[in-house]
Amino acid sequence: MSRVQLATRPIYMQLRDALAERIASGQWKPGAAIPNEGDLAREFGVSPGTMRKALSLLETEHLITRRQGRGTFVNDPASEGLVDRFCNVRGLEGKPIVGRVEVSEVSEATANEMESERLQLRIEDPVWRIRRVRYEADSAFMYEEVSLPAELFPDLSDNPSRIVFLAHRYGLLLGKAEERLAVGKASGPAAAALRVAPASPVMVLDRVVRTIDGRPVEWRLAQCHLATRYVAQMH
Amino acid sequence: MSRVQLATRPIYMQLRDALAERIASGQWKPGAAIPNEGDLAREFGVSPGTMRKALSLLETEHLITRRQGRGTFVNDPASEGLVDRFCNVRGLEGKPIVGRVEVSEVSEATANEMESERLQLRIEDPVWRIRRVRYEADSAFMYEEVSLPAELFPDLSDNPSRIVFLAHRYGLLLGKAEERLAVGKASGPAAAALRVAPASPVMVLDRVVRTIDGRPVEWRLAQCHLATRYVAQMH
DNA sequence: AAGTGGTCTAGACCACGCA
DNA sequence: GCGTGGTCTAGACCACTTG
Repeated sequence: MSRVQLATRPIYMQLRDALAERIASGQWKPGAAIPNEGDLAREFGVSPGTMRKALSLLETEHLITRRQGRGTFVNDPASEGLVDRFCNVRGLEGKPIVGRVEVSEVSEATANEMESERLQLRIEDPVWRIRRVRYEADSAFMYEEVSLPAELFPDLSDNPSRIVFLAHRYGLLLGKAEERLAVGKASGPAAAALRVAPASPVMVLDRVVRTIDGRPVEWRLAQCHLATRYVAQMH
Repeated sequence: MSRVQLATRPIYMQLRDALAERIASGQWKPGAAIPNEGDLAREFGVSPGTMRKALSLLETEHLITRRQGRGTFVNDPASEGLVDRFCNVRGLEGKPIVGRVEVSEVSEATANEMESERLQLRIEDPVWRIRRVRYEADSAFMYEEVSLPAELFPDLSDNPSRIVFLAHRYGLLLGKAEERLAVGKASGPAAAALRVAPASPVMVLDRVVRTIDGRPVEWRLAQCHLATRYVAQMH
């Protein structure tokens, strides 16, 4: 047929973007089935094999789930297994420890050196800063300082939330995250929030979450008062 | 043509195993080019597309590298970027901190409860136990207790080494690893090796390395005296 | 210019889930 | 039995690398 790839970008990637846009925009709702491969291929005027490759890409990016004999479904970012995708602190059985999350402060500021480096912003670009504390069984175990590029999250202050829900609300599709861990000493605010002596040993978690395009959307610096029954899991 | 998949296992996976065997056995040496897609497809009596899928699988498993216009090459497990694939302790610039590795003890034993669970062995199955210390700039920063299934590593005692090299020597192809981290208190031997006070805060790294088939080949429990310039990186 | 992997096509049949 | 995704085929042309 026609439709040869003349531009540099492969067709299956253009298809991925087009399909991802339908999900991000809400045209295809979480949980719903999308048209089958053949119909999609005809609609976009490509061969089934090319459409299949685009769909496979979307599946590896956790945007859809394909099930033989049933169909292709849009993943719900709020579903079990995807909400806590970036939470590497686990119980000894391997299940994520999330706990109750309490936001203690939200403010708008301009990016400092650390934020501009981690979020790939210019110094002085506007950012949101959020302070949170996580409780497990009424005991604070994690103090978090979160920074978000304000440009991506207009009007955030009325309802800050966890990055997975924010991304969904603002039509951002999350991809991968990197996290670094170290043993450090509790900062003043962290020690106060966690009710431990200042400079107590804590686990420091430094995490950047990115969109599927690789753009940073969240930088989180957490201090964690780990009981031995909690561990951080990496793959 | 003929050659339809009658058995349950897809052809491209059987091809992957066949090609991986050639690498594991040393028939295809690290760094060398392997035949092109078309020739391989003809040799195995499959269509080019199927052979391509098998080769792509091998590439995602880090066994080969494909380069457009050049060819397909067997990865050297000792090459930069693959040796330290499982070392998650990094400097702040993101580069792995390996240090000088010194083996302090090798012994044969039978699996205890922990080992049988982590290595998926029966209690009392034979295991190798290795004690190692890692030095960076003449200062000990990590104490490791390593356990290996003895069945996979006959005659190990004369030359224990890091898992990447052992696997290559014994024809095992490494796949993924999981690692869990926690803040703990230094054990007696660890404190002695690291020259810190007993029960000092250390980072505990609990790692299982597996073959591409998913079989555990190494369990390592490390205690790490982390300077703030070292962190553990997870993805 | 020749050879390689990367992309794309237009079909086929198979295995699975469901009504 | 029907529709779905999973696998497989047998080619085509394109982009890249090297002689």
